[in-house]
Amino acid sequence: MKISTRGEYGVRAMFDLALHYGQGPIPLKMIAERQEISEPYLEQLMGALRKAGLVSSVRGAQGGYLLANPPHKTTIGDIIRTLEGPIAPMECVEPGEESTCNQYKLCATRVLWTKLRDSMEEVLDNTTLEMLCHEAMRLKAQDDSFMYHI
Amino acid sequence: MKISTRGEYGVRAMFDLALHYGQGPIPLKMIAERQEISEPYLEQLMGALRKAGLVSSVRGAQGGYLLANPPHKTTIGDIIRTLEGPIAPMECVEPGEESTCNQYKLCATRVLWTKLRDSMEEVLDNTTLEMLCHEAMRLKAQDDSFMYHI
DNA sequence: TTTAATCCCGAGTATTTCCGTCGGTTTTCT
DNA sequence: AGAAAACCGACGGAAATACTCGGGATTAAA
Repeated sequence: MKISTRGEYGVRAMFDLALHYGQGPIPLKMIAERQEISEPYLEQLMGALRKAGLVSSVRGAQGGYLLANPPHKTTIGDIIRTLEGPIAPMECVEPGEESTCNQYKLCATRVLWTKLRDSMEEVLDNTTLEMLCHEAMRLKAQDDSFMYHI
Repeated sequence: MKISTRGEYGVRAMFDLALHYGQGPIPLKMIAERQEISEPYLEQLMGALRKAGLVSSVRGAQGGYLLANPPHKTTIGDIIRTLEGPIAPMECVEPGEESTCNQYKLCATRVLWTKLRDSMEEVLDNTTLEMLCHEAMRLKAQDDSFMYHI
């Protein structure tokens, strides 16, 4: 019931790009260093995110990656689905999987998994990168004020 | 982001026991057959559920397993935690894991994972075996009435 | 009292998924 | 030209998953 490193790193990388939105292309190396992610591994993930249209890239020297859309347009759900596949606690509640289970009409547990899936999607689809940025600023301010009082 | 077969089979087995609650011990073989689960594998899972106090067992001929508590007392969360460990999309939001991440106070994504965890727990801890039984009856009735109209 | 049903337990194995590495190619700025 | 970067596909090791297996202990029933 865990999100894999693909999802985790993907979110962190996208969050990093969001924090630097509007500053031109950010080289992979920078993201990897700041987020402490293996560079060649992150490269794979960025490739997937680019193919999904979530980031765009600039090749050659001084190139790098940037968000394809402003931070409030990309949700965590977009990122997770791209890197981990459908958000679903069980195969039988993935989109377009209605008929695989032979007795899906009578399956009581399926109702449960559907509820669980919906509650997960509710959170992930309603959290944008912009919201994470705001949250980060809030935490930073809190921390600064704490330091001040010492 | 999937529940493993341990959790899935565990829920199905417990649901099976709930449907037969009050009918004395149910042999593993019955549960395995009805739920189409490998018998020796399910045995492992039942052992864990017994140690966790969710089922009790009767040894010897005519023995079997039964719910340790009435169906409305056992939640899906209880079962999943027993068989899969803490309900958490990331290690850093497992109970008692506050200090492992060196900069947890400043982590914006951690707030997100916490929200996700809470929404998952909300569903799983508020669904009981009894509710699944009622759901099953509802689906059955619906199906019967559909048959009747043909 | 024997037999058969059933739970109990721990070790072993096969498969898959995950996580990451590596080498080379192409593009573009300076 | 040279260096900085993105792009690409294949490969490999480690860990988790999903079982299997063999034997032992307990108890009801014949």
